[in-house]
Amino acid sequence: MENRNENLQEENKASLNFIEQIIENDIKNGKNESSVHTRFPPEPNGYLHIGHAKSICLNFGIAEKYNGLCNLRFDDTNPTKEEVEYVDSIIEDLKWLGFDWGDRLYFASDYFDQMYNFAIELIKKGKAYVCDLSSEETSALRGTPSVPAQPSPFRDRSIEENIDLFTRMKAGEFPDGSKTLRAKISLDSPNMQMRDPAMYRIRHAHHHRTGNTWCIYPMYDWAHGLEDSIEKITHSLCTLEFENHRPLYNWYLDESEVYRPQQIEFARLNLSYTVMSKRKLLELVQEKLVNGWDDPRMPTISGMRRRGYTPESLRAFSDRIGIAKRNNVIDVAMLEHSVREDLNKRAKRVMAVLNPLKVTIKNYPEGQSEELKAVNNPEDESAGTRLIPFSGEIYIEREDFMEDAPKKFFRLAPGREVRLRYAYFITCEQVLKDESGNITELICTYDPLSKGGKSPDGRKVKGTLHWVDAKQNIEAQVRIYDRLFTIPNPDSNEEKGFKELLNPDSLSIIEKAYIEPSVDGADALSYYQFERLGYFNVDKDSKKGAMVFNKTVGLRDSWGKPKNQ
RNA sequence: UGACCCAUGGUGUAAUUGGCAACACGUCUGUUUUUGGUGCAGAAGAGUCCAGGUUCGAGCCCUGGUGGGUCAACCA
Repeated sequence: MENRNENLQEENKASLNFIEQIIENDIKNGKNESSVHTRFPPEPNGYLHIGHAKSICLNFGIAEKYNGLCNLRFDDTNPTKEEVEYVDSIIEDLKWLGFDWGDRLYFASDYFDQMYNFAIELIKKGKAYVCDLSSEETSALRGTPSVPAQPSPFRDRSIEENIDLFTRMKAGEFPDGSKTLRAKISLDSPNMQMRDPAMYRIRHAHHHRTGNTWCIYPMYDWAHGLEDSIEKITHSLCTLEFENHRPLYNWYLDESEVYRPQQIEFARLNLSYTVMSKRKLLELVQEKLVNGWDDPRMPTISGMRRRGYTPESLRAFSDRIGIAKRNNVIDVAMLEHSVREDLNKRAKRVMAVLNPLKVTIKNYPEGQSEELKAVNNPEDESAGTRLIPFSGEIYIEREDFMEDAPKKFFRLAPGREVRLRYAYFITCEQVLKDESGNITELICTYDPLSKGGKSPDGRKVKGTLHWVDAKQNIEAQVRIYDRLFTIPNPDSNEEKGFKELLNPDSLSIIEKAYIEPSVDGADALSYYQFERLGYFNVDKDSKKGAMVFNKTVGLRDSWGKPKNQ
């Protein structure tokens, strides 16, 4: 025990976020017998997104750091919005992220009986009543923060009548919306959450786990605290919008006379150039503004996975952004940095030409070809080498040639010499054009002595270009993604709704890119660096002979976009 | 309008019982380089929303403003 605490102090000397400070203090004071037990409680009504990843890393991370446990618990209290598809996707995403909840997979719906019994107890204490008001009527009587509520005409029903009515609600005697069970707390609390909130509503709906056994379903506030209590959660971490609910969370648990975990709120993640609410993401999916939940432009875990993000990079990102209570918008550049950092160490390098320009090397022996050795990953010697086919006809990137090139343009131009990576030095001798003046082909010469990219006489070239052999290559589809929205904060724009701010150029498809043959048949999700272009991964639509790649993120580029210079 | 919460370089997060603000991303420089990538070295950029107060000393404590967020679903 003492050892553990000392170790903690050692490794955390740097700094603790405010939640860790609270927890370390609790451990020191022996609260909950100095144990830590957290939970990640998603509602299965949509796919997980990068904001959830922050919460997941927090909850599982805290548990791991303090030698505790973290449960996975589905908060499935609303059958009209929840589906097994979402349960499955959430589990898949969590596993992919690399988290483990052992055998502690729970569902709020497993506690429905216990919740019901606690509700009966509350009624018996005179702390809850059945109300016949419609939601509109209830709302009309609720008042405002400065105006007290009008009491419901049913507020003072007898305990016997309440029990009878609630029992019959459960038995299915009443139609949807006709009655609720309400907590009897306050009519004039300045905290609106405390003005006799609903505990149960009637929904004759099929639940994905309990089927038709229930027709009354608990509200979040009533259910969530009990779930935490039943599971003996020590620290119940949630986002800021639940701050006003904490008194209610405490009230329910205290009135039920059960163990009360500590709710702590932190700020949710916002990312620039995207939206982070399940409702908005659902709209994008349903209105087919994107191609499903796992569209690589989506900030969903599944979208980012398909895009080529690694679990490690997402976890590193979560660590980097920190935990606090202040509203934030994280620069998407931070996320991009996290993937580049990870992929730089791991991605196999490969050459691909996305926007091809034919180059004919006129002094290369006609009809001949050869294989040249290339390094798979300069950051990782163990990745080895491979052979790439080369001949007198190749493609280079159109952007790598400029007819009237400025001095700082370190690439190919008439009369200039560059290196073809792992191949030879070539010099541009002639530019071929069609009738309308478009460049169609370059005629170059090569220096046979520069094989492998080294010049025997020690002469230097400024530029090194990637290339692909014109005959021995594969043709692949490459999908290029840009930010989904045109402004940094589409969530809170006053003039336009978020859907009006979608970037029309967020997806562009290159039908025929040329790539060196080694990538043919690679598994879905395999990640590569296309040299000098960026990181790309194999899409699930990919097949041997018909490969499809997604651009994860470009390389940092201090030259910028040459076409704009 | 009432309650609750928040306020530190462009962005995000630190500053351990109050001791002249640190780290990451971004930006810029130089250097290395067969990726205008990576690595390495370095720089600029805030005096901590404002006004008072306590103190030898305040980003940290107190008071009052200002600005922002959340809540007034039978959603979570």
